[in-house]
Amino acid sequence: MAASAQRERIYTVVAQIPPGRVTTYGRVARLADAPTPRMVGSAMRHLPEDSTLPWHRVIAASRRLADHGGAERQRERLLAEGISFTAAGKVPESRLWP
DNA sequence: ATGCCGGCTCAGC
DNA sequence: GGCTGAGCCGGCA
Repeated sequence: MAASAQRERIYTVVAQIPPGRVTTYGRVARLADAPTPRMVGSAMRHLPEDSTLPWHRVIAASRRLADHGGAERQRERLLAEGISFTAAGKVPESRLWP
């Protein structure tokens, strides 16, 4: 399979995440049949600014926001969707999208 | 074509 | 629960 096709599949999966829900890089990787979770992060990093993809709904397996430049932005977007954070900055497990 | 850098994860302390 | 090291594979310079 072509590598670019994998990114498309990743994008497709991410697009399926319903508002108010989040999922992890690992989950996306599994669903998109990506070789490794890193590819998901890589795919996200290459997203254009004007992308409508809900990248903010993808978090780390620890249920915290991944460490990247837009983490602040991501946190706000999630809050806007009604996602609550624990004192430790983690997302409740019940918010995870299967 | 080669090398270095990632929006990670898991196992082990 | 938190830190560290290693593995992993695709982009991009």
